[in-house]
Amino acid sequence: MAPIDATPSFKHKAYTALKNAIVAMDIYRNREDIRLDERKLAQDFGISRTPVREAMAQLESEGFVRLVPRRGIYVVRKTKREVIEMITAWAALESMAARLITQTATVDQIAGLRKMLTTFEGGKVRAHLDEYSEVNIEFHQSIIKLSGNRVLIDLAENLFTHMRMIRRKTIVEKDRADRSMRDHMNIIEALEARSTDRAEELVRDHALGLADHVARFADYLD
Amino acid sequence: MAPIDATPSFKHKAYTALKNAIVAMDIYRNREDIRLDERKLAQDFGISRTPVREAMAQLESEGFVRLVPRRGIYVVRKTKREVIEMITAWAALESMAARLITQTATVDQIAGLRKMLTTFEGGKVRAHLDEYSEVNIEFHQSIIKLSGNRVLIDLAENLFTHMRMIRRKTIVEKDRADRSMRDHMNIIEALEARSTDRAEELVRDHALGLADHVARFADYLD
DNA sequence: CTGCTCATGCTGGTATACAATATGCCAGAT
DNA sequence: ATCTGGCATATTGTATACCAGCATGAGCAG
Repeated sequence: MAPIDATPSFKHKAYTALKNAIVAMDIYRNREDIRLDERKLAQDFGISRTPVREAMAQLESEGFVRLVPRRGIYVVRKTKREVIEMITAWAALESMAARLITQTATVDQIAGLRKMLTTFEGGKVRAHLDEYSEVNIEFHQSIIKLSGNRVLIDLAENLFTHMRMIRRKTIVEKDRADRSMRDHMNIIEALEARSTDRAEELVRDHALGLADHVARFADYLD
Repeated sequence: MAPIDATPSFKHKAYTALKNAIVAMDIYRNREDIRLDERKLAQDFGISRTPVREAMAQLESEGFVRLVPRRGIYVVRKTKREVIEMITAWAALESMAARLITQTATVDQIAGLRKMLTTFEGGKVRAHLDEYSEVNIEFHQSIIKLSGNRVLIDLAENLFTHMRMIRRKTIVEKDRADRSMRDHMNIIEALEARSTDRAEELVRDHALGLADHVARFADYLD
């Protein structure tokens, strides 16, 4: 872990501020392109254009904005195909994480996952239960983190952030939510049983199932 | 009409130039930290510091350099643990790619893989055959590309670039090279047979085998 | 000879000025 | 009325000037 930098550079502060702003934008609600103004943002943040530009460059390489020369900076709206590709990549990363967990995680760590899940299940959060809900994403993110593999964690982080951006538009019927819940429980049990191959398979199929669902029903994308 | 952008920005040109320079540096040969001087590089390229800095920022987010405030810019040398983590992540991505290939690739595409492999096998390149050789990396990169999944391709690209940086230090005994060759052939056959699970397993175990090999014998890292 | 202090210089971080280019408006010709 | 050409403007790309902090080492005190 990075030792806390007591003096976050303006660039880094601009980066997090912009990322939060973009994620909170609910970009998939309306279809008009959203353009960001370097100079206005710099003024709002009370800094110069330079750190804003450097933050933008990073956000571009992470797929959040697109810098069009002499035209402007536009927030990226992922196509349906791209969303499916991201979920597929996520399936690859998380299923590998599941393998690693069966081999290296402590019982307490896996118990933490179960606790998170039961708390979720019992709660009234069932109301706005959708597949991209914050709790749901946190559960999957926890699996990745338990792998202890920094590369997996970092790669998945960006994918999850993109997921957060489209979760609002994804309302899932109750049948699918219940199945998702059962999948999660099965995953936990496979992890507890240290069944490497089975855990991998369950995690992978769970994610790929979502990809397939998006492919069939997420016509609001594009 | 070709909408070709004939004017790559200085920033982009500096980025590729720097990346090539860093990859060609053979950073793992000696143990001294290698520092890069913004101002000198800008002069060498005949441009100002700004595009160099923006390129550096991107290279930092990709894990190639580390920007230390008021100290300098240092080329990153991956630790043994980090290399293993990268190979593990690569295993996750490529095994998923193998799954996708069995489902969507054309016979011609898979035939291309086999051709690449036999050409390699028959050639005299066997001399300096090592697990990180350019041809070897290209083979695995081709598998990822055949998946047709842009996200997988992009994520793996960075990992492969890092692999290229350490390939020179990795001399592998002949036994392992032969086994690697057999693995490759088995992978091709599984892909041709459209055996989804088997192809995934073979690709994954091949990569994880390399990770294990590095864990046991790559003491020159660290 | 040894240890400490402080001035100086080098470094990346930031701000700002300048250059290049895409776009839209408007005048004038057809 | 419509089209065309150019100019004004807006916006990013690039260069440069300035700032702040740390490392270094010279020089002095002991």
